[in-house]
Amino acid sequence: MDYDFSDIRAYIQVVENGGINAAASRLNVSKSQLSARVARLESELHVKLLHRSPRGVALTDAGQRFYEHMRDVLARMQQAVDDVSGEESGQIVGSLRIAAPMTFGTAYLGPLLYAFMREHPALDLSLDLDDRYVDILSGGYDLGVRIGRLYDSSLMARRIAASRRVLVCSPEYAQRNGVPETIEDIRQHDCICYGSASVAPYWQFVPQEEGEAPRQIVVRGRVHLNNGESMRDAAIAGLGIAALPMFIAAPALRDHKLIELLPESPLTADTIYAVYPQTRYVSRAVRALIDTLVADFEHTPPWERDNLRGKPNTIGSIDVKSR
Amino acid sequence: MDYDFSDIRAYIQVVENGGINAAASRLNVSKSQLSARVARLESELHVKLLHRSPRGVALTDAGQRFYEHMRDVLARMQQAVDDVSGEESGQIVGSLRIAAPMTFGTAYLGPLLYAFMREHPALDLSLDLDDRYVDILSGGYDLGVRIGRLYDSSLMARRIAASRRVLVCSPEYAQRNGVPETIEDIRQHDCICYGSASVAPYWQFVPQEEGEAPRQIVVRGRVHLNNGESMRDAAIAGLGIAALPMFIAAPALRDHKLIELLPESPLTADTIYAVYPQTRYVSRAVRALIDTLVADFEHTPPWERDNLRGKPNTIGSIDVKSR
DNA sequence: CTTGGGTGTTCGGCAATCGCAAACACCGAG
DNA sequence: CTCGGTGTTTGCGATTGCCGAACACCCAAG
Repeated sequence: MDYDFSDIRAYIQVVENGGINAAASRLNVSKSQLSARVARLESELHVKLLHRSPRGVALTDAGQRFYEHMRDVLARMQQAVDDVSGEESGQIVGSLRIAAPMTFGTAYLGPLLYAFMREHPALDLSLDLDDRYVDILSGGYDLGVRIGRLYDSSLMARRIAASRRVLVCSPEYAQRNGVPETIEDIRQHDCICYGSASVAPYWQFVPQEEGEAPRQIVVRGRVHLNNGESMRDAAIAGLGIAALPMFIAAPALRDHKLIELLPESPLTADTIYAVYPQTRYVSRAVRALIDTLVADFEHTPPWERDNLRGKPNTIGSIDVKSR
Repeated sequence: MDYDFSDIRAYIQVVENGGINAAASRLNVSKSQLSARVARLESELHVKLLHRSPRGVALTDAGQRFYEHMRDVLARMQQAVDDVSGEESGQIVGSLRIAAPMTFGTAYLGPLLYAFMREHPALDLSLDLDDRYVDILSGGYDLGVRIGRLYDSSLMARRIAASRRVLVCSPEYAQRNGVPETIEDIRQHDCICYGSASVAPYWQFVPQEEGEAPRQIVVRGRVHLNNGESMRDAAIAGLGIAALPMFIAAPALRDHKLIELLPESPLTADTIYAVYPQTRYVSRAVRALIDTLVADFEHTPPWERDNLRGKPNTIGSIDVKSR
């Protein structure tokens, strides 16, 4: 286990620069040194790592694997250093790769992240927004945001907020078609559904009494979309009633482009989670960011903070029952 | 990122030997060297790792974490070296930590492992036998054996064998109480059940016709045990009918201490899996061992081989030559 | 067929670095 | 107060690492 780590670093540089000469000039060291280092490393490992030819070097199979292994080790080492350094000053150093759904990411996670980064100037951050399912582990992410159910037991999860969902339609639609007075009335309406048309769409409401099973109704979907913002736009366009997460619907509600229906019969809420790989050591950056997320979102998330709750849902001449 | 790795190794040695002096004498280097190395490391990390006093050294908080991180890194590095070295000669070097259930482990896994180790002399191995659920990930295992259902989605799994189960009782019991002619008849008998008495025990048989649901019967349990070998012994003692994995029942069947009942109505079979953590690189040792397991067990596992239905509890010898 | 420019490898000599041992500073137990 | 145990500092010696030039090699272009 007593390999000269400089040899390993030299090898990595040779690989990444595609040759001994290139690496030597880039690092301002002599090529003889690099040549010797790689040779020594090979003799210690009893494996040829590079095929040498006058045309350059090519990785052997073992060389390729060893290189990738060592990239891993180096990254792991960097984590260790990050974790430990800046300990005294309390500042957080390192890097953070985050995956989150589009809408939530742009609207709410982003702003919070930028504030977080201002607080921690030595922290690098990369945010990947994608509505598809992303594999946190194999994607090499440090943190992910999941809305709804958790499928992946191999991740740690922390609840960061409830995502209340609301029934909405456009004022124009309400004027034209009337509004449902009861849950059952919804069956008479066109609904904007999430997902493909092949699965029967149903909406689920919180039970009237504590302990009862949630009430479900199967709705008739004219439009099926797999994107929350598209659903919101379809609702604004008057295509029907949609069940939208509050964090998507909130701005449109505030601008009276959408109105809330059946507010006394709330839909069951989703939960928003922060998920992260279960490793022996969770970096201080991840811990701190999760804490910030929870602190900001747990009780009253920003999309619930608007002043739209108190306003009468009165649009034009139509009085839509509120309460 | 360009820390002198010797400094880190020195630090680790100091920590593990509990002091600079002790480490120095154990490594046959001067204490001045160690002192300087640790000091330099600290200055590079901008963190105090050790509290020095004339009474010895004590780890700071950061020092503790850094030490543990580096243990991790070193282990990871050793894996890399193991993976790559011995590549040419085809031999496998490294170490392997395995977890498996008691009975399966002693009777069938053990013998195979010892043969495997003879094939790979440069391989270290540790086998933990435990019937309780062991967490492969947090336990730091490289490989585990699971029988029945898989609960942990964070592990990779490979099917290594079917575990046929059989209904058995002692000849004496059969003489005394008669034998069931149909599945329904079982209800008239005393049964030896797995698990606690609080859950209704049921046995499940493969359906008569392809595509049907399995037939289940709830049995009456006089004896409840949570260990396969105890169940076998109880059955031998004539306490009733038991549903046992073939790999437990086989020797007793061969010695006519148990007889098989309703052989034309087989119980649904379990599956035996090899499970291992999903890391970017699965070590060659793990891959090779799984391949060996599959090769030996997949088609006709030893407990289904007539000539081996004797004494699988005698470790070693027999099974080895049958390879 | 020759030659030039690009590989990576080898060699000799210089010197910086590393490492040791001894001396030093410190503190608590006896 | 002294002794025995820490870890730290210092000065000197030489091993080690390093560089640059010369070398060997091969392909491609002329």
